[in-house]
Amino acid sequence: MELEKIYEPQRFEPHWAEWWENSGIYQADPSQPGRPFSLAIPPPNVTGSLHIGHMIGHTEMDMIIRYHRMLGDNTVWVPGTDHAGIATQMVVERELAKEGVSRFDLGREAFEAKVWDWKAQYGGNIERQMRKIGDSVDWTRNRFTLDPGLSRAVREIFVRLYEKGLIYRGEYMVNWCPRCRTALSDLEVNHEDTAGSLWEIHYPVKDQPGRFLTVATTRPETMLGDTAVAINARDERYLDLHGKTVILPLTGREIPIVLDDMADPEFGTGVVKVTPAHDPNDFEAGKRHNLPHIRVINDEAKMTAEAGEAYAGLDRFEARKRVLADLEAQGLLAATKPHNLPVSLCQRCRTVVEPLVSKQWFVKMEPLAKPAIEAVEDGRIQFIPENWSHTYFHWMRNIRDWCISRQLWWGHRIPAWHCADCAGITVSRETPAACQHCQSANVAQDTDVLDTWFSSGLWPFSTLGWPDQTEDLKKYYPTSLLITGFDIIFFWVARMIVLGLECTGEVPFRQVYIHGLVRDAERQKMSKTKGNVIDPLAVTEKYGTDAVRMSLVLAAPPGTDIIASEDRMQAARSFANKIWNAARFLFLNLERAGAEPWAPEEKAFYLPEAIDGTIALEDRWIFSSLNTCAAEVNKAIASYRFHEAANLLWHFFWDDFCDWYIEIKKLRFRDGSGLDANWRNILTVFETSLRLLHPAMPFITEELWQRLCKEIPGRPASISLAQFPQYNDAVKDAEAEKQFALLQEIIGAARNLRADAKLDPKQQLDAHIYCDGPSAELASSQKQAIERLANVSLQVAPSAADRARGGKRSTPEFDLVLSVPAAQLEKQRERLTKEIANLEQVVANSEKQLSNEDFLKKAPEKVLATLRDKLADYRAQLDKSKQALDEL
RNA sequence: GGGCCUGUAGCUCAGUUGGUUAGAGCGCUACCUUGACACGGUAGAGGUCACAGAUUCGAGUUCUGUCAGGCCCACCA
Repeated sequence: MELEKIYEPQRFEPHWAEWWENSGIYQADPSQPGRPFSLAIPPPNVTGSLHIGHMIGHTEMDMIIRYHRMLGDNTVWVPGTDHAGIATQMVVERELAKEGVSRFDLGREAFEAKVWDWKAQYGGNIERQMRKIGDSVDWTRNRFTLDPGLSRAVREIFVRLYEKGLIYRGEYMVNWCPRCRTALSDLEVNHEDTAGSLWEIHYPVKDQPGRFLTVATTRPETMLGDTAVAINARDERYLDLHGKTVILPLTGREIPIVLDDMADPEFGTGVVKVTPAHDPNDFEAGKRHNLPHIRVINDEAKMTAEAGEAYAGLDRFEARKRVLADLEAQGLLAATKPHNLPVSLCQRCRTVVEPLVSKQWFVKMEPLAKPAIEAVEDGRIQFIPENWSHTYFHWMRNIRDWCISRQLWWGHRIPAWHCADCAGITVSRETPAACQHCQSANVAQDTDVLDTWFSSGLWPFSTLGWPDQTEDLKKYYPTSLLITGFDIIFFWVARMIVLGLECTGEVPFRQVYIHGLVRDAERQKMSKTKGNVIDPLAVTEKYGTDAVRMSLVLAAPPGTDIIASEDRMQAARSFANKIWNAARFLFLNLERAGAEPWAPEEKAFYLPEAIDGTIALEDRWIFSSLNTCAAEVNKAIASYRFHEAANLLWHFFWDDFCDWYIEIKKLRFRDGSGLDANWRNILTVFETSLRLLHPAMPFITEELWQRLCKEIPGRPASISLAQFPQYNDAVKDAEAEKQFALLQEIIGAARNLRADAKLDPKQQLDAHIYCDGPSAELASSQKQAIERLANVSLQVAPSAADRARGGKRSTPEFDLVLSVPAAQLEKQRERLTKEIANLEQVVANSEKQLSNEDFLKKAPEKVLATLRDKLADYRAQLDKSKQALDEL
C-alpha cells in the first residue's frame, strides 16, 4: 500500500472519468427495483463550452445523483445538448463570413449540412468537458434536441396544439432583429436604458394656416409611416381639433386626429403620433381606430419605398438624421430634449430590435398557463428556495402569447405545408403528399423553424421516449428534480411545466432547485457574450476537479449568488491534500505493521452495531462524531443544503479526524500499544468518511477507496455504488463526547498557558491537574495523551490538594497549573483580568434574566434549565478566575 | 411603475422554525522545518451583526421605516 507523496489529481482524475463511463456503472435500468430518482440535465448549447456557471449546477446535480445512487435508488441522469437555433447559426455564419460567404450564398440545404459538419467537429466539446468534471450521467441515453426521437416529439405536440387551436398563425407585431433577420419572442429581447432624445415636431393642421399639432417622439424616422395623431379626450388644449386632419410633414400626406388614451396629457406635448406598422402601442391603437399600416422600414432595417424617394434605401438611423435635418430646414422641428428611453436589444447580437408586423406562428398561452399555475400552487411542483415561485406566478399570470416561429435555417422545421393552389395550410405529423383541403400535390413546407425553447420545453419527457410509453418514461417520469439557474425560469422552466402538463398530463418534475448565478470578482454575471468566463477546465487542471467542485459547493448556499474565486479553490485543494495525506499516513502505518488487507462487509454503516465499552475513548468519540456527521450530512443533502454538507464534512475530517483523532492514534502507535488494536477502527472511520465525501469529491474518494479496498471480494465496483452512511442510534455515545471534550479542554488549557508564557514548545513542563470524580478518572486514564499532546509531565491530584505555583487555568471541571516562571505570567494576568470583566458582565446579564418574572413564566423549561446551569458555571468560573488572579 | 434579493471580522461569505460571551475560509500576528501533510501544526488578534424604531422575558434571526448596493418584470411616445 503505497501512496504517492504529492497529491496530484491530474494523475488519476482522467482515469476515473474514463472508467466511470466505460464500466457502464451509471447506466440506468428501469427494470431494476429501487425507488426511481431521475434528473434531466439542462441541455447546454452545442456551441457552448462549459463555463463556471455550468460547473456549479453540474456539481450540485452530480452530488444529488451520486447521493441517491448510494442510497440504493434507481437513478438516471440523462445528458444531452440543445441545438440552440440562433446561437449555433450565428457561430457557423461567422465562420462562413471569414471566407466571405453568407448563408444565402450557400442556400438552405448546404448551410444546414455545414452546421451539422460543424457540430460533428466541435459540438462534442461540452460533452468532453462534462466527462472531465465527473458528471455521473448515463451516456448511453445521451440526447440532442434535433435527434429523430426528439424531433418526433416536437411534431407531435405541435400538431396536437394546432388541432386544439392553441397554435395559430397570423400577422402581428413582433420583435424583429434586422441582423439575425428573424422574429424573436419577448423574452429574447433585453431592455436597456439609454440616453436618447425626445423630439417635438410640428404637424400643420389642415386648412388652419399657422396652427400646428406638436407631437413628441423618440423615433422621428417612423413618422414617415404615421397614419394618425392622437390626443387625449380629457385634454382641452386640442379638443377642438378632434375630427380634423393634419398634413404629415415631409410627405404631405393627410392623416386624421383621433382621440385615444395612449396620449398622456402630462407627457411631452400631449400629442402622440400613431405609426401602426412600427410600434406595438401604435399597432393596438391602429386596430382601435381602424388605421392603415404603412411600412417604412424593411427586414434589414432600411427605409422602404413607402418612406418616400428621399429616404428609401437609407438605414433607419441614417434616415433619422435626414428626417431631423429636413424638418429643421422646414422649421418644423420645435424642440430637442434629452430623454432616457429603454432600447430593445436582441439578446443574441445586441442589435436594436425593430418592432415589425409580420406573419408568424404563436402559441396561445393563457389556457395552457392555467394548469401550470395550479401545479405550483397546489405543491405538485415545489420551487426551492420557495420565493422563486413568486417570480414564476407573476410571469405566468401576465403571460402573453409566445411567438414560436423563427426565420432561421437551423432548427425544427415547422410541420405545416402551404398549398400553392388553394393557399390552405396542412399541419401534419408526417410529411403530407397532398394538400388536405384541395388534394393538390403542389404543397411546400413552411420555411420557418421553431424557437429553440419549444423543443427544450419537451426535454424531461422527450428524452425518455415520449410520445411512446417507453419503460424509461414509465419508470422515471415525472422526473424527481430539476436544478437550474434563475435566468431561465421563464425561457425553460415555465415552458417545461406548460408543455409537460399538456403532453403528459403530469408535471415534468416535482422539485425545482434554483441556484445562484456565478459572478466574478467584480460581481459581474459571467456570460458567454460578456467574455468574462472562467474556464473551468483551466482551474480544474490547476487545482483538481474535486477542489473546484468543493469550493463552489461551499460558496453556494441556496438563494445566493456565488462568487467564484481562486482563493477558495486553493483552500479546497488544501482540503483535498489533507485527505490525501491522511490516507498516506494510514497506508504507511499499515504497511509498517504488515497489516492484512481490510475486508469490510458491505453495509450502510461500518460502525459497530453497538459500542464496545472496552475500545479506546478516542474511538468511541470519533464513532459518535462520525455518526452525528453522517446524520447531518444526509439531512443537508436531502434538503439541498449542499454548502452545509460540505462544511460539516470539512470540519469533521480536518478538525476531528485529522487534528485530534489521528494525532492521538499516533501516540498509540508509538507506544507500541498499537496498530493491531486500532487500525480497524481508524480505517472504518476513514472509509466511512470517504463515502460521505464522495458525492462532493468523487475523484479523490474513488482513487483512495479503490486502493484501500483493493482485492476485497464482494466489494462494489466503485465507491459510488457503496451505500451511503446513515445514522445509527446504537453508536451515539454522549458520554464519550463529553469526556473527549473535557480531554480537549485540558490539553487546550495546557497549550494555552505555555503559549501565553512564550516558552519553547519543546521544553517539557510540569503540570498539575486538580479535580475529582469523573474528571480525575479521565485525567488519569488519558494521562499519556495529555502529556504527549501538550508536552507536559502530568500529576493528577484531588481538588483539595495543595496547589503548585505557576500559570493556572480553571474550569468548572478542573484546575490546571503549569510550572511557568512567575516572570512569564504577564499575559495571563491580562487575560484573566479581561476574562473576569467579561464574566461579570455575563453573570449580571444572566442574573437579571433569571430574576425576570416574565421570563420565568414564559420561557420554555429547557431554556430556563440551561440558563440556570450556565449561570452556575459562569459563577464558578468567575470565582475561580478571581482566585487564579489573586494567586498570580 | 411593480416585484425580488443583499448589507455580519481587513477580504469573500455561513448562521433553517427567535433562546443567551456571534462562526468558517483567506489574510494578519507569534511560535513550531515534530517520520501523513508548510497545500502543515499550535496559540492568538479582529465584529456595538448598515441605521432608526417596534414586537418579545429574550432579536444577527420577526415587523415597519431609512440609507446603500444588485437583479428581474413592465408598451409610456
